[in-house]
Amino acid sequence: MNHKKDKNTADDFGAKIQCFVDLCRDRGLRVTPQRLAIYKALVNSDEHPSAEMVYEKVRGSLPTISLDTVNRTLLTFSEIGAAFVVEGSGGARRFDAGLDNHQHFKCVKCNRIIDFHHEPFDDIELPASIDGRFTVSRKTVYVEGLCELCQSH
Amino acid sequence: MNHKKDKNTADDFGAKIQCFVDLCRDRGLRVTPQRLAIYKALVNSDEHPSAEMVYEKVRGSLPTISLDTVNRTLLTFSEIGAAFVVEGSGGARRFDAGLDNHQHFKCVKCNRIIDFHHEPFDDIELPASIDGRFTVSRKTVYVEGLCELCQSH
DNA sequence: TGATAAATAGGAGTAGCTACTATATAGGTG
DNA sequence: CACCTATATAGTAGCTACTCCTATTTATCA
Ligand SMILES: [Mn+2]
Ligand SMILES: [Mn+2]
Ligand SMILES: [Zn+2]
Ligand SMILES: [Zn+2]
Repeated sequence: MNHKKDKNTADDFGAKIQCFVDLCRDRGLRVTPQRLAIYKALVNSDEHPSAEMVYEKVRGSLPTISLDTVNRTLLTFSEIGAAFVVEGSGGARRFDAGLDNHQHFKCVKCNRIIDFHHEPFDDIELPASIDGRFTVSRKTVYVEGLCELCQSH
Repeated sequence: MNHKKDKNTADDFGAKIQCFVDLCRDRGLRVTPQRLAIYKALVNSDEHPSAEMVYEKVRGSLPTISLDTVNRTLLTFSEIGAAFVVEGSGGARRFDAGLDNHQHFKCVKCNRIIDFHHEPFDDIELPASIDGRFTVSRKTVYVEGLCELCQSH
């Protein structure tokens, strides 16, 4: 085991939580046990979970939490910039607390969402016909297909 | 009125219908009045309609058609390549029979989907980590924000 | 240590599909 | 051209993923 890496990972986690708490305070949002638990569950997941998936995790520590609270809270996180809704159509909304520049590949069969990073996609230049006319809040490259597991029938 | 343009438009429409009929025959799909009416409604629309929107249009000529048939049929069109589902999350699936290279801007407030075309986006080169590992069936630039009507509060 | 505005739990309501089954029909066959 | 049959459709029931409502609880502040 690499103790250094473990420690850094733990530190990163602590830093993210602190950052999240500060962000809530800045925006005048109360730091509730529900919000903390939901944020921790989201940060600890790399599968871009749906509200339902987060709900199942969080019920471990907060057995009486409601699915509505999880849904509402995840949307609040997107509004304050602590997370975002992953692009892509069909099925349940999927969330991501990974704010580093990256892109997604979505498998249309198993619905897995896989992170990748290709620098040329980090800052896409839009034509003036769009940039000048509309207020663009998000732009990314959208990629879907079959993952390596689903290709083999 | 420009008669030449009208005539060309009419010809284009006829050609598209013929093309669609041929495509159905190639794939061994029956050319039913429902399929024709749904395809015509989709081709005549530039608003990237949902199944519900197509349903309302088609009921004019086929009053007993069911919403399920419209839904199923639009998905069939995507499978045979006569149309596709527009990328983007939230709300109802939106369909497009415009097969020319183009991209979309989606307004997150009024849900309008606006076509644009920027040649550099037509053939996005994916990194080998994606192209080599997965079977990519679709890739495009995803752009969302507020349209000019929704910006002004 | 209250007061209070914000947040949550629980449940009902809704949109958008999706599955099921009896009926109808497109398109090939004789 | 009438018949046959696999395919497609209509009508309906069921389901998933939210979204709204209201009474109750609680984080924060004075
Ligand atoms: Mn991600
Ligand atoms: Mn389009
Ligand atoms: Zn897969
Ligand atoms: Zn708009």
